[in-house]
Amino acid sequence: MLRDAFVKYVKLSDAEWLDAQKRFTTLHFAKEDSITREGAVEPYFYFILNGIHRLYYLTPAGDEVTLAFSFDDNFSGVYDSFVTQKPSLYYLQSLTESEVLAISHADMHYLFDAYKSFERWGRLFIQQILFGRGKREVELATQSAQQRYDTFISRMPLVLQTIPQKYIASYLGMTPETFSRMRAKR
Amino acid sequence: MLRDAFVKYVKLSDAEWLDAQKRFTTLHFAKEDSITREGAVEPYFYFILNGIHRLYYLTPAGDEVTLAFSFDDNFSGVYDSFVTQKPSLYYLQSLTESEVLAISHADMHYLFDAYKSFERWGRLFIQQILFGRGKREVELATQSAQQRYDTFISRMPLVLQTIPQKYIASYLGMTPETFSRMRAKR
DNA sequence: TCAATTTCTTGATTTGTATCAAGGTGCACC
DNA sequence: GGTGCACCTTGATACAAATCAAGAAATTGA
Repeated sequence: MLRDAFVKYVKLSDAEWLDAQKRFTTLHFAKEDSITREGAVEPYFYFILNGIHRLYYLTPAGDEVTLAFSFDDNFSGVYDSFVTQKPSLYYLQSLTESEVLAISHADMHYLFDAYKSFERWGRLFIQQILFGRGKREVELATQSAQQRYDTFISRMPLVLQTIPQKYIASYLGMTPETFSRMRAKR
Repeated sequence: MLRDAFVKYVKLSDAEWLDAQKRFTTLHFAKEDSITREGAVEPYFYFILNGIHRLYYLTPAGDEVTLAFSFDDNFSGVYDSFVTQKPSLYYLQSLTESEVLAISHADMHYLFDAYKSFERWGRLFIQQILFGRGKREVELATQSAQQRYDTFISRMPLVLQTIPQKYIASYLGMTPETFSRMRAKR
């Protein structure tokens, strides 16, 4: 639930919550829909009601590299482009059908300007993203392909059924072939 | 200059600046000094007046992996541990002699609580860290050792004289031997 | 329901970088 | 002002994972 996602980091008065709530609109994406394309400016920040999103970029050679997946009850979006309002370096895609709550850049900034609690929420939210990325960076740098596979599977075993393996492979920094081999072992 | 580092992201009134300024104390570190050790709680956040800091962690195998260098007129510190006040997963070291301005966790939080501008500064500052880390992640994932070496050298050529190569090597995700070979080519 | 694509698997080969091993260089400290 | 130790270089070898190449399985869509 959206309110919980805010309250996780800050207290909100009912007035604050109401003012925020009314600025979100429900959007719907079909399976495989591209939400944000490279070069586009991200107009919204999203909260996923249900569905799975994938954030990725293209290498100069044209290969896709997956940076993150987002699931139900979490935020999603091309954060860089959303906050800077500059063309995105990344793609955002709805892997499954998904329903989201979307807030525009102007409205988000209104909340930041109007309420200290949202400004703080913004700081703590992005902090958490940074910590998560840091953890992933360490794992990519220090673990073997097999270890990365094992860690991922033990952490989110159910995901294997929902997300095509090639995407998970690129998220784990390996080719689909290697992923398949790690999978075969045990 | 410290004030500029804040003003880069937010406007500060003279009163705000004075209240902030008096909460920083000058500290001095010798060459090779360990500032924060793994397992310690980071008490301060630092602004480097002069000198170079290195942030790193140890792999299970005992190898050091450098995450970042910080230079004059930039902030430094084990951000994770500083904001969470939990034991650090990282080490912070003063590579050269260095002089810093340090602010305690309590004082930093006082500024966040007391002034909206500092709260916003915190959000924008950490945002910038995140963008930088993202860029590095992409480069580590998509470029060869030679490319990473070339990019680094073209970006900060003077650093080669100041920082031992083994640290740069680990920052670039390669062994000292590989670094030396990349260096030899051209 | 079947044909067409796409995804996944498995095998053979290549490749970039790590590892192991010595020797060279230079700086710090007695 | 040498000598010892850490750092850097260079070479030989090893290895993990990428690439190349088919075939099998699954998904899509007409």
